[in-house]
Amino acid sequence: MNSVLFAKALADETRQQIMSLLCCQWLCVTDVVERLGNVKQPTVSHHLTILRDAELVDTRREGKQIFYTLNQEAVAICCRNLVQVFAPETIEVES
Amino acid sequence: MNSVLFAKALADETRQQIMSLLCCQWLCVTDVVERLGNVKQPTVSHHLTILRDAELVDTRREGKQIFYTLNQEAVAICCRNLVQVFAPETIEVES
DNA sequence: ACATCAAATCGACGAACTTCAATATGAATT
DNA sequence: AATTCATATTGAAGTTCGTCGATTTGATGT
Repeated sequence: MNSVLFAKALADETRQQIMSLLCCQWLCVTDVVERLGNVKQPTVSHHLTILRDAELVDTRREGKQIFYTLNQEAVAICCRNLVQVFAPETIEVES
Repeated sequence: MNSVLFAKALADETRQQIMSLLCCQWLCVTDVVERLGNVKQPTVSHHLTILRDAELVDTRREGKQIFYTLNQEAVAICCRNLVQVFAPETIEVES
């Protein structure tokens, strides 16, 4: 995945809070709105769209609700990529 | 380091190009301007300030010139932190 | 002191981003 | 089909960001 797109997705406090909430659990939009407390539904929806476009969240529909969860594997891959590009000398060789 | 600040520092194409240039070598501002080709000196200076505030570059003065290089260790630490926070389940345990 | 060169700062402009009220869409229930 | 509930979209306001011309700062050499 594009490193700039990944960084932009992470480049907002609220979005990182949402990512924390969605790490290791599925929540619907309303749940996220409730837990953040100070952010309105359209704003949360907007942030989720950005995370979705960056392919950092998985979604699942259940009735009227749509559940989101963080795609940890995608995050890990992007971070590994950043290290390879911007911190190659910190990688230790094996064998 | 603050994860949002780190992400913001990476959230720009030009800045990532500069980071690539400064990876594994020291360059002065003029060098960076020349190699980018399409970005003016004040802009490069501005980007370097942002990278410096995020503590992602080291600097060294030599006469009138100031040399910059990427702090790979800092990048690696930030990436490791991101994985711990947003991709904990991808970390394999080692007794 | 003065000239020169490298880098930083200032001020301005347009583009992109965050936020939200209002509204629309779409699924489930009656 | 009308209502209800969850989510998405729209449009607008305010803010931040990227860029650059002009200027300043600061170090070196004459």
